Amino acid sequence: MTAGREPISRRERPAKPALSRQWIVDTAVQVMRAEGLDKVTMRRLAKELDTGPASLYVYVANTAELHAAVLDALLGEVDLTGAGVGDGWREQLRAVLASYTAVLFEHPQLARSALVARPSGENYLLLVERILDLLSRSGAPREQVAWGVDKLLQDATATAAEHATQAQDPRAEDDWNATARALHAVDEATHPAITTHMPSLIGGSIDDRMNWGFDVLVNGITHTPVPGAKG
Amino acid sequence: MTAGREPISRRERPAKPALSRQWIVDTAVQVMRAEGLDKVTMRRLAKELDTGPASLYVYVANTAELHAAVLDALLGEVDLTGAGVGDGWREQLRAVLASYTAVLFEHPQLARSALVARPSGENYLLLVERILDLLSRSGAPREQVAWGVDKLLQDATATAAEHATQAQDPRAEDDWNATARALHAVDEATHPAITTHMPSLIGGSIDDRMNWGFDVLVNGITHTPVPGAKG
DNA sequence: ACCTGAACACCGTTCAAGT
DNA sequence: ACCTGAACACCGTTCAAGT
Repeated sequence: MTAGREPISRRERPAKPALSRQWIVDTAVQVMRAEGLDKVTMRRLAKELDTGPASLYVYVANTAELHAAVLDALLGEVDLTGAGVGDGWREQLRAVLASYTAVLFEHPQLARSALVARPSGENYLLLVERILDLLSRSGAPREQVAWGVDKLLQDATATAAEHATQAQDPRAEDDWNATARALHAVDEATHPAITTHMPSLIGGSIDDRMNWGFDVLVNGITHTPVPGAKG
Repeated sequence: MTAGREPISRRERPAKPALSRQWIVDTAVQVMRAEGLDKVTMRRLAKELDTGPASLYVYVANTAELHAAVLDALLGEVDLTGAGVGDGWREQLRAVLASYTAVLFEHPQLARSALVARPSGENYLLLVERILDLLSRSGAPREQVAWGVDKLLQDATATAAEHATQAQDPRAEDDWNATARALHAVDEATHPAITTHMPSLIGGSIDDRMNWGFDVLVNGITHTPVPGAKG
């Protein structure tokens, strides 16, 4: 009530800064880091921003777009340098994709939305640029390199979406086990190929599988001509 | 009210058959075919089955499990024979995976859940068995074949999840366009590799890309040894 | 054992009305 | 132009109580 007190509330908290897309997305990232993507809802964000849900629709088209914006923000954490793994394009490419996967692993639910709602933000473009550059050093034809980038990102994203859920959600763990158990329980007479390949089918560490998957794609990409290519 | 009328109501409609997991899943498939997966909710299904949502939890652990069951039912539609494409394992494998992708294309939202909640039903096992059998005819080492099946299914599923959304949801179309536009709008000075690879980066028909993706994987799988393999 | 009413704790999105 | 209260039409899941 005294005169000298008046500015305090403006300083105590950010004091309801004007709404803006940037502010909404920043808040969304905070909420996601603290409580996961499924708490990043319009209503929850509105509460966080001290307004009603309807207000957010001035800046964000819908929940999916909001999640896409959060994803692009997270992509800023990917290490594009491929630091400390030597000069070879293959090693560097492996490192960049490993960093991308690691970031998605920490935010499982985001990997899912990455598969469906393709990102197109600044950080995504930088990632594509970097992968393109590294892969083109393989000397493969330009078309193969261009299409290959898509496959590499898709593979990394899908792997993250699959395995990341496992790591976090206890129910998903059971899910993998259910598949493994089902494969084990199979009748040799009706499913001979499964029986034959059994130990390998569910074996291998995640790292081994990821590295192998990377090599499979790189080898395939650099040796498989695009249909109708000049040669 | 007359005596002779009494059985009619039992015949007019299925007359509320006893609840069972099978009956719930069948109904879920129907609802999905008619209105899409996001109408397959516990509450909606309960209404359809003329009971309260709580009743369903006796047979189904949660919504995710319900969706997984629907997916396995749909997998029954995949053509495993690879009919009419010759005897080569490669052509047959391509046909089976194309059929798998086609089924998922018709039910976009299901492809998403397939990536996260691994199926383990009867139809899934038959699909794995068939792919395993075909791929092993390549003569590649057993470990590569075993791990390769996973990659082939993952690739097909991810492709379906990505592209299928495009086809149905008008918003997703914009999404692709947004990515395409972003790639076009890029500055040559800051993103030289994107500029260089530009026409190819977003070009190519879905079919060409899918076929190329298949060849990339098969070539990679058959030529890339699993880490620590005997030889 | 199986089933359920009712409740708890949420959602996304729109729209008319205000500033 | 920007913002919002209030409403519409939903969700998943649990639990105590019934048969």
